[in-house]
Amino acid sequence: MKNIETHTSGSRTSLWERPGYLVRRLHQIHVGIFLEECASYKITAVQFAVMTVLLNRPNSDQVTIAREAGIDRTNVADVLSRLEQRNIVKRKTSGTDRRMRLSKLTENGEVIAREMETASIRAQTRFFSTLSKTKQQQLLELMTELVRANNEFSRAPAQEKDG
Amino acid sequence: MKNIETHTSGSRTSLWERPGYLVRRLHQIHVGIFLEECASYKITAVQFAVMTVLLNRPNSDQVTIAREAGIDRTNVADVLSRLEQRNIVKRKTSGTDRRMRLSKLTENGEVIAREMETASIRAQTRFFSTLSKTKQQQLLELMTELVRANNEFSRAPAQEKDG
DNA sequence: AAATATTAATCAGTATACCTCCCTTTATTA
DNA sequence: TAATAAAGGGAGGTATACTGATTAATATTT
Repeated sequence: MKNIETHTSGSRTSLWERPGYLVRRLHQIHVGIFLEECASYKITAVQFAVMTVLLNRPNSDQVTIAREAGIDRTNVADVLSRLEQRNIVKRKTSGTDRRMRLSKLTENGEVIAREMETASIRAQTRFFSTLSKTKQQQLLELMTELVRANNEFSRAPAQEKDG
Repeated sequence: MKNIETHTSGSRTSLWERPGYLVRRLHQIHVGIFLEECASYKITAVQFAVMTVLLNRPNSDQVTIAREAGIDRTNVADVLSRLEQRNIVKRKTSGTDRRMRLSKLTENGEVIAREMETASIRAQTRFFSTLSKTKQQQLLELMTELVRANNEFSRAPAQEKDG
């Protein structure tokens, strides 16, 4: 590995030393790999996150889905409506609270979600594969700690409790 | 802290065990903190990344900016045109290669960029502050290693060479 | 019960972030 | 020189992610 510090003329403002920049790049990279592995399904990482939530908790309302998947509540509505158009998700108004719209996977959606698990694991593996097993575990733990500690700083903080 | 594994009924598909999910959440969280710290400037993290590149390398073409900042080249054009509208960036056609549009900060933009460094450092510090110094360093190193190793997998890989 | 507050969802608007297709300009090559 | 390839840029489209406001339904308080 070449020494990375030289890459922007040694400026003290080098982007490479900034956690925020690194996090943004890692996110871009993971999305890219995920889309490659899941190209045949035409499902994005965020859509798959929503589908996974619905696999675990059918008939969730949109606020719950947002919390579980770590997605903004207004975005969840967009994602669900696109998934609904493609016959992957069904939505209905709750009988007990008519404000809520409960979502669940269609049979088609459930098949896709389960099939995609393999592709998803392949993406995660590729993403992490250049690190040693030890470092992979370290990084996973550090990221988890940081996400949990900072959970309140985004609009749709993920749920931590059991359901 | 409660045990995190239980949060989606112990499903093996828990999002919390996926690097991709954690990276997406970290990205959201950092953007949120950055926007809070830099609220008075109305500049986003990506815009600031572009401004930092232009601070280090005035009169860059858009492809170079994209590589340096780790942003897609079509996105760079959008970001620059918004910054241009706000008198933060000037663009001109290159004299030697009329395909290129060279960008540089205006005087106004340069002032803002330098002032924002403090706010930016505050954001990075807050983002990382819940981890011990040792863990901060570990995480930074692991993320750097992972970004460098995966650099080729995204459309706008950041430059590693010196300029 | 009526007024108030809260909650779920939606809508409009802005900004990233990426794609594909197409044009112009430059560089290369037959 | 003419044809071709390569590079920078722009237009148009999709999807994520957020702010702020609004609407409808439920909860709470007076």
